[in-house]
Amino acid sequence: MGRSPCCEKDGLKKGPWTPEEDQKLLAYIEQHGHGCWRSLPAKAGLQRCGKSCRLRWTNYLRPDIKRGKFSLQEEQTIIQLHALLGNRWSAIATHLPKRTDNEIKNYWNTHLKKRLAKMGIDPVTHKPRSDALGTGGGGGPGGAAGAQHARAAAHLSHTAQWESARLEAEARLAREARLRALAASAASASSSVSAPQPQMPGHAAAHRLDSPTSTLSFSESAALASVLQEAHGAAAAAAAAARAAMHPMQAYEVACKEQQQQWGDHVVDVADAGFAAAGFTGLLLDGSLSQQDLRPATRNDEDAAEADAGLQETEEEKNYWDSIMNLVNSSSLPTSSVAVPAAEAFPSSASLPTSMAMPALEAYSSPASLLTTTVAMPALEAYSSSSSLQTSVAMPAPEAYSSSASLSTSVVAVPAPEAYSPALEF
DNA sequence: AACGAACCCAACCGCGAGGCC
DNA sequence: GGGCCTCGCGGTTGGGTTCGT
Repeated sequence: MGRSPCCEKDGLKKGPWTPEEDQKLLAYIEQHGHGCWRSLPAKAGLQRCGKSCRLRWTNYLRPDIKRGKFSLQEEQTIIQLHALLGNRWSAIATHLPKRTDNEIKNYWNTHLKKRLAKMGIDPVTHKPRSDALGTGGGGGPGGAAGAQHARAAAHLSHTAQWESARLEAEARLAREARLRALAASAASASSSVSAPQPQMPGHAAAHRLDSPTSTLSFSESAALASVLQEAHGAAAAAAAAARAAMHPMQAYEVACKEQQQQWGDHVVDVADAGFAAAGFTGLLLDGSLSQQDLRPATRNDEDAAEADAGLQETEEEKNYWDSIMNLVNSSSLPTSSVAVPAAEAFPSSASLPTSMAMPALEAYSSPASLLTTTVAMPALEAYSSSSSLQTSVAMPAPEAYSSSASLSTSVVAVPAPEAYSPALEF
């Protein structure tokens, strides 16, 4: 029996990489790009398999990798994303700039998981261990509390699915938008480098659509910067490169401010919509989301303590989670997390199966359609007033989608480039 | 100072998805 | 349509380092 080797050829080196090997790999990729990994080792003069080269590059040699200790904010982001996405390290890494999935995975396994376990929180479910659903079935808190926990679990499951799908769609949209922007830029740069059009709809749209939680890869940001430099001059390229290198939270804040300037009053106040983040975080943290959490205001410490009262958590735990709460509520999470229709946006509150003000997953015809609905930005014209914005931003009501066919067309329902202010510069 | 235990993390492995022929 | 190939992902390993006794 035994495992078949990942590389059929004998004599290939395994184990730790030497500085000489690193240098060879770096030099080759800098000069030629990695191309086909399988053929790379021979071309680069390495006695390694392509897989090993790829791993070494992606996890260690890539120039856009940040090494060293994880910040508190990074830790909290990992915890939150893990609660949503589970062990999907690559997806989590998408939201942590300059960190590799392997690094995050290692950090989770060696630090965070243990810390959570030590605090009595199940690292898998992200819930207090003593808070197991239906504990004992008969004894204990009784039916009411059990039912409440069951509802909370349903909330969590539903919310996690919803948010997971949203994150995926957001990342996908951002990638596609960037690709479109690159393609459009390359085309316009090659055709009329000397006389770029004053308005660059492709750029503008792609830029505005860029996910607050997405990150440009090293090659993407470099390519984007170089293309922009050709098309729009060094200043614009520098600004774009700076934004590309920016932390997604910061980039999103900047994007929000820019959009606010362009759209004036027609901009949703993300702070007002903070209930979703607060409520969801609360849900993650104590699993006891109530109607109270739906109010627009951010949960304060007293409310948090009140909500957590039944959990018999230690002071240490509470402080830890409170710190997470504070960071989340003060914008550590991408504020796009609040891109959820308010309850009023739906025809009736009865259509909302849970107290969470978001459409039930079942409202969508399929998970795939959910992905596309998240992408479907309402046309700019739909924003007739700030109030309508507050209720419809980023996500039309599920009823708006009558079939998967209409969903597929709604994918292109991003604001038309012309809708952007003529004064818009990029 | 010496030794074993615990920890850390780079690297490996198998598997599945997607593209190509 | 099916086989092959490449790539990326998540789980796991094992060697080096740090910590505790």
